[in-house]
Amino acid sequence: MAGAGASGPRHTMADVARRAGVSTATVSRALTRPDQVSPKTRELVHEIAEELGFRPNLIGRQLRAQAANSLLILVQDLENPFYAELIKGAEYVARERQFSVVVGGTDGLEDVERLYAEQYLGRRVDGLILLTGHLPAGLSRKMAEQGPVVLVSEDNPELALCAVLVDNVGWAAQAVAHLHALGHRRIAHLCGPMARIISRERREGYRRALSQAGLPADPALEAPGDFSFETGRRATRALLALPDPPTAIFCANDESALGAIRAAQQVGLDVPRDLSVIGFDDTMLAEISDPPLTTIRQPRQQMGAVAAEMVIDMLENGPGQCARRILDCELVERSTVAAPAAKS
Amino acid sequence: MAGAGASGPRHTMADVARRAGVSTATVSRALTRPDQVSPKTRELVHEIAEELGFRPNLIGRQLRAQAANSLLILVQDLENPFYAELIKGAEYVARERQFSVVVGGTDGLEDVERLYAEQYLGRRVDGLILLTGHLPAGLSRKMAEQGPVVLVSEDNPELALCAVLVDNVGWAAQAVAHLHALGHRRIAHLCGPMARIISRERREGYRRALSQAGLPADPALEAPGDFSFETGRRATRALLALPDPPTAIFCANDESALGAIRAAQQVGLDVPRDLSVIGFDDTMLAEISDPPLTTIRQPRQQMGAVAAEMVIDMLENGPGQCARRILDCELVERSTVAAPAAKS
DNA sequence: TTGTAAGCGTTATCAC
DNA sequence: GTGATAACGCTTACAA
Repeated sequence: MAGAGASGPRHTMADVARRAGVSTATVSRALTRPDQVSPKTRELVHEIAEELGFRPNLIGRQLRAQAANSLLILVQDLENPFYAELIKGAEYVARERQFSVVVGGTDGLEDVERLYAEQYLGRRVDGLILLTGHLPAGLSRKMAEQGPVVLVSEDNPELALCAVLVDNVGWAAQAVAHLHALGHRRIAHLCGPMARIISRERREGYRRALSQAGLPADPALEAPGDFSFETGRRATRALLALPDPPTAIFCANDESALGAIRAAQQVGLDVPRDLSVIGFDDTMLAEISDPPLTTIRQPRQQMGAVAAEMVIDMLENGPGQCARRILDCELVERSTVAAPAAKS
Repeated sequence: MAGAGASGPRHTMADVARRAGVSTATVSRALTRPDQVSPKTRELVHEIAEELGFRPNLIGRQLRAQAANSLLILVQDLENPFYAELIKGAEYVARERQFSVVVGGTDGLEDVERLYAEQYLGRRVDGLILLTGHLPAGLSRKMAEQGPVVLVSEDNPELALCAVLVDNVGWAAQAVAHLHALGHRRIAHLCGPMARIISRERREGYRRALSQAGLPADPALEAPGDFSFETGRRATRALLALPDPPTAIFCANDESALGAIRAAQQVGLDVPRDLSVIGFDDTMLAEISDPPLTTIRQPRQQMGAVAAEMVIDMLENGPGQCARRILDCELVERSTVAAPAAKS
């Protein structure tokens, strides 16, 4: 009967070996290389292991194997729904390849980063997937660059690391070009926090699209932001109070885009009739939005999957040279974008 | 200079010992019990360790110590923002007490649960914090009940485990009583998925409040749901199409409450004038909601913190008997609840 | 097919 | 104050 005896003190291989009257080596083989053991012994060992509720001690195994078969994913903010799906993608691939995944949220705190770096340096995890855009404090650049470490979503040009990215500049430009194609001429950008490279990249895309469209760059239309709803709302309110307000806003992420929509509605404007809004990420918020948000979808699951694949490949085949994979995004048209109202 | 030599092959204590001309025991002591070593030796060892970029191998340490100093938090769905803050609370306490925290999302998949159970049984983590409401497949009840395992948020009366909970029945009843006090008489309940005990508890609270208020129990007012926005929207649309529609809805969580609000707005009803809505959880969605959602706030961070404390206490002082901590919620009044409109 | 023994990296114990 | 040694639990040459 399954589960019998699966309580009480935990047993080691030595216990099983003793009870079965064989050596620990045989127990180990019976459990992990069944074919190398006579059917009779194999059965016996399995039976006793079951009876005792024996589970191999993974620490012992890891020490011996010099590998934890485990990946660490480092995230700034666990609360950000953007990461969850990405983590899922990584976990799925990892599982397929017999790896486990550990998730750590740093909240940008150096001490916490240091703790996680220690896990890596202390070999409790074999590889590192960084969604933070930078190395954790405590991990030297050299150390990272020769090891199984990949950057995801957030690039860092100063680091010679493998990376899984999207073309933020290009897709931001696409978003803006989409607005322009519909006839918008006053297009604002609600920026992300400038400390993050993705924010700078998306702004860069905005500027590039403007210039390609032959539109003037008006600094007043670049509103500072921090990815949050509330800041998005406030910044948009200011934008709409401008003497010559924008007819469309490209927001650096979905959450702040919802803030922009709210600001418009609060001053009696209709989205998309009076103001078009486009976001970035396509998180669950985009569907909850009213009206549903037009946005740029990042292939989050795939990003996680590819990252995990990269790290595990490096682990299995040696570091090799670093690769940079750029994945495709997609413009998801929902209901917050329309042609601008005719001039009144 | 810090970080020097922190690349290249990784070193062990034996390397450091050799270079310093001391034994590994001394290296170990110099690094972890500095006072047991002469200042001179201590300095020397530190210097060489630094120079070599030596980091102690945690696996070796763990094997020796027979402890991983690590907790596993199991979650159904990493995407649910409810968990993030709770995890943060647990991480914070764990860190204070020199523990690390590992987060695992099971998606309700048995195979995945089994993998995580293996991590626990294989002693890669010392304790378990379950936000799933049930034991992971592969972990026997007996095994769990004698070990450092706690249930959080989601109770399971069949298990004699430590638990950190809120009074779902009581606070659901409070929510409904709040509506009743304002004059509502037709109060509906948008249920959560019935497979989850918190859903059943919240429904129970709804029913209890109704009966305490002397209101009839109308099965038509209990709409089935699954915590999602879309289902909440659809169910509410049906509710509003009833011959005698409700004037208020108590929703089993925030996300479905947003769905309810949307449904009302889509048929031209004003929230809260024509329909009052109250949620449960107080996630970030409650603030993003338009109008901002009145809801029951769970002390998520504290729940995580207390859970971590419990597990670590059990680890340090032996299992002891299991405790059940019930934490307080709070009714957060925002803008989706008002007195019902006068009868027309 | 099975057993013996070494070794993974660390730390605690016991001498010195 | 320091060193030798054993031990944590497992796997794998190598030998039988």
